[in-house]
Amino acid sequence: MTPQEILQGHLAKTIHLTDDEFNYFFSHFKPQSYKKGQTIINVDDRVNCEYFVLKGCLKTYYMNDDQKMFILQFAMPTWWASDYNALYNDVKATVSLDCITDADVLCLSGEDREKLCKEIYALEYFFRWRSNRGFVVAQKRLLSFMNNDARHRYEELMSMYPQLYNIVPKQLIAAYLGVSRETLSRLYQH
Amino acid sequence: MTPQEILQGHLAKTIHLTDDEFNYFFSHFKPQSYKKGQTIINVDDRVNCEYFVLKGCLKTYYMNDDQKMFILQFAMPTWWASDYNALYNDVKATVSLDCITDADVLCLSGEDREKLCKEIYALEYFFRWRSNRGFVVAQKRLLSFMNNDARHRYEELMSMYPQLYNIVPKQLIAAYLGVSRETLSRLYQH
DNA sequence: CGCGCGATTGAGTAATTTCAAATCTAGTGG
DNA sequence: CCACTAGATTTGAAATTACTCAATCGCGCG
Repeated sequence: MTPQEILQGHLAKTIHLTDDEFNYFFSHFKPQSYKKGQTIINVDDRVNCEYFVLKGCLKTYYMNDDQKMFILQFAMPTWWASDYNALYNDVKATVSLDCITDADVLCLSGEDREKLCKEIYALEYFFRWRSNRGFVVAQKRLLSFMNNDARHRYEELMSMYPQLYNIVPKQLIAAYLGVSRETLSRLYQH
Repeated sequence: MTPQEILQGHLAKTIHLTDDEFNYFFSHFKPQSYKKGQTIINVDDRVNCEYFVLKGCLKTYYMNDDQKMFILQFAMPTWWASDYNALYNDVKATVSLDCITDADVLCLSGEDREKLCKEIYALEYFFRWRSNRGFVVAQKRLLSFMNNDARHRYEELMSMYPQLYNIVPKQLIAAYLGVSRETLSRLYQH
């Protein structure tokens, strides 16, 4: 699948665009390729873009003072990733974004997004819908955190995204679930 | 302050509307008053509205199979509350909304919100901005959950919303922090 | 072969939970 | 004004869970 087709298919789940509209939209994206381990957003960076994943797997994460990592999101193909706090509120990044595997992404700048939203109503709707979905997902994860123990959260994650098991080192899964890798290791041995 | 002034002041932080636009917007809200303890949204309800708080304090919460309560949000004046998953995805409510104190709210239906967003660009922008802010707040809370212990989360909440201490029973604070009330009780005695 | 990284295991420790009992408080009716 | 009650809060003690730290294991790669 071409980048266009991937983005097109993703949009089509929520809104309808004419071919002209879609091509215009697509023309604002900048394709970018990264190697495994490369950093896209660093703490204290100015954040100008959000990233639509075409191929590979990214992670957004926060590092505390003890260098302990907490993963906010694994971003797989057709997912969006950025430090949305930094991007929307024009402050420096507090979370980082980097590549778990080699990755191809499409970058969209904040200014272009705002411009496009003004020009094409369906896109404004799309981005509003996406924000809302993100909000709902974050709330669900919060609930799962409060309600379920680590084993339950692990099984939830694995049934939702089985691909992760092969792609992502176990210690990153632990950093997503909010447990130590030792605890995670003890979970799936009966 | 009148309901108009409260809503107006809230909007003005994000967007600018002419008086005519604002009055048109305001005309779609239905004022409603509730007594302490009254339920606004129940599990399995169809959710048609979101609620803008004018006075009082609401809570949105999830109840698990053991009847244990987890609070997603305390909604104070100028906050919005609903089951956004139910409202946006047109499914039945999984979280409940009720009144911690007597409360005055303004209701806006999902259809009216969509109509208004189409008619007035600034409102579409406002609601997108609000969703995004909600997303960022939920992510921050998630991080705080993973990174900080209960005492730290308690102090964070209290420094952010000191009013809560007087209005809200301690066990509800515990249900927000994700700890038992016994643990919370032990936190603030040195 | 041996290095290095990720994953596992063990043991002791810290934090939180549960359950039960005691205490406090606000509101009610006499 | 006081006694009473329901609900909220606190306390105690035992049990559970996850954490840390340290040591070991397993495997791919130069």
